Amino acid sequence: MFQSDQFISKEHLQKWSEKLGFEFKTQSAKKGEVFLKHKQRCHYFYYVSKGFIRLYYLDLDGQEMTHWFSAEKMMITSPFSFFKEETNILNFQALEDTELILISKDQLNLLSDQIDQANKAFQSLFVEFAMRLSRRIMSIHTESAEYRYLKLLEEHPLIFQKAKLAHISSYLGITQQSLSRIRKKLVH
Amino acid sequence: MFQSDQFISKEHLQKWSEKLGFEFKTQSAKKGEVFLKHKQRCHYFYYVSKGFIRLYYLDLDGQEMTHWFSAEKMMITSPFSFFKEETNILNFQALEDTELILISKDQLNLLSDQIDQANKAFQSLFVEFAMRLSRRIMSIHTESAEYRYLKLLEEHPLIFQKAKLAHISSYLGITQQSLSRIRKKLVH
DNA sequence: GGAAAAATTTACCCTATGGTAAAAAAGGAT
DNA sequence: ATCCTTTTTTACCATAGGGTAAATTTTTCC
Repeated sequence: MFQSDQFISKEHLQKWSEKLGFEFKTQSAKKGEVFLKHKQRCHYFYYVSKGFIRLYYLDLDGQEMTHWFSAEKMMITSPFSFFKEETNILNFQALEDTELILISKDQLNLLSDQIDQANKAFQSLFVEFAMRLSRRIMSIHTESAEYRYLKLLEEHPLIFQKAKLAHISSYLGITQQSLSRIRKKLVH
Repeated sequence: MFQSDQFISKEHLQKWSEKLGFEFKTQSAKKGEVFLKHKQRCHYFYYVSKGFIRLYYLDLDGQEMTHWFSAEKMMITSPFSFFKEETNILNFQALEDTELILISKDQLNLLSDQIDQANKAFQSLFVEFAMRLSRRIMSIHTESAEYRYLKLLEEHPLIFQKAKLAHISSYLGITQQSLSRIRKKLVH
């Protein structure tokens, strides 16, 4: 679930793969498809070249909890499984027809060993990602659900075009009913 | 606020600094001292060689909200300010007499350019940190305050020796009164 | 364009946690 | 030891958001 809007483009990947003399695998997923399931090992860092992805996990009651959204040009993986030997708990679902570029662990290591620019780009990506998570915790701890909703709407309007309200409410950490109540209140 | 228990030791730092032919600056802080304040630029990645650190920010009402604790052998920084040009919002407070090793941005760049092991170590550190933050969000969204308290107590008992309850309650995202109620309930 | 399915809203009552304020306990300094 | 300060607990009432269930709206698809 790493992601970056600004550091790595499809062209970067293309150039790097040529430099190192290999091709990245690609994969496509239909709207609604869960193309990587929890308990399955996550072998790749995914670059979303087209489409929109939701990452979710199941809580103890079996409820789907959205953990992340990823739009085009962003990168995602399950760090628990890709970087560590832990069991993956994340499900990767395409919210619309999606095209992915797959970077394996070996390829990532080659990239960061051999291409200084790639190394720096991935480092930036990690830092960016950690900053977003930090901010999200701060937001949960100090801002109301209503305010968090408004902020998400303003900062990531795309999510509201692609995702169901149930996806968004679990991302915000509230029930769908609460989100509905908040929306109603704000209209009037 | 990056931290790692397992990847970077004082000996690593020592060895690396010799290899590159420079010395890291050091700094000490007395118990209670806030040695880096919000709005001040954070110029260093700090290695805690001795002591215990709390990172906190002020919410809109001016309440101190604990964002992170850092024990000996861990590393911390304000990514907002160290990696980006954003205003630092974090305060670094020593909860006991503390010794720090300071790594500047230039030094960090040299380390990751010149020493493969250091590059990999820092990358691991970023990944570890992001995983912790992710887990913390999942925990907030699916577990009760009581359960989160018990988990913190079990996984990081040291925090309960070093920090005030007000520090811990704001880290958990609840009021001190609620934490007190939870503790009372659990004793009986 | 109508039936079936899915998504969203509404209603009702409930509970965990918040806010204010005060009391009690613990810790430090002389 | 005692006074003063800080920390922690307790009490009281208020409220945001949860849980269950049903009604309504929107989407899908034949």
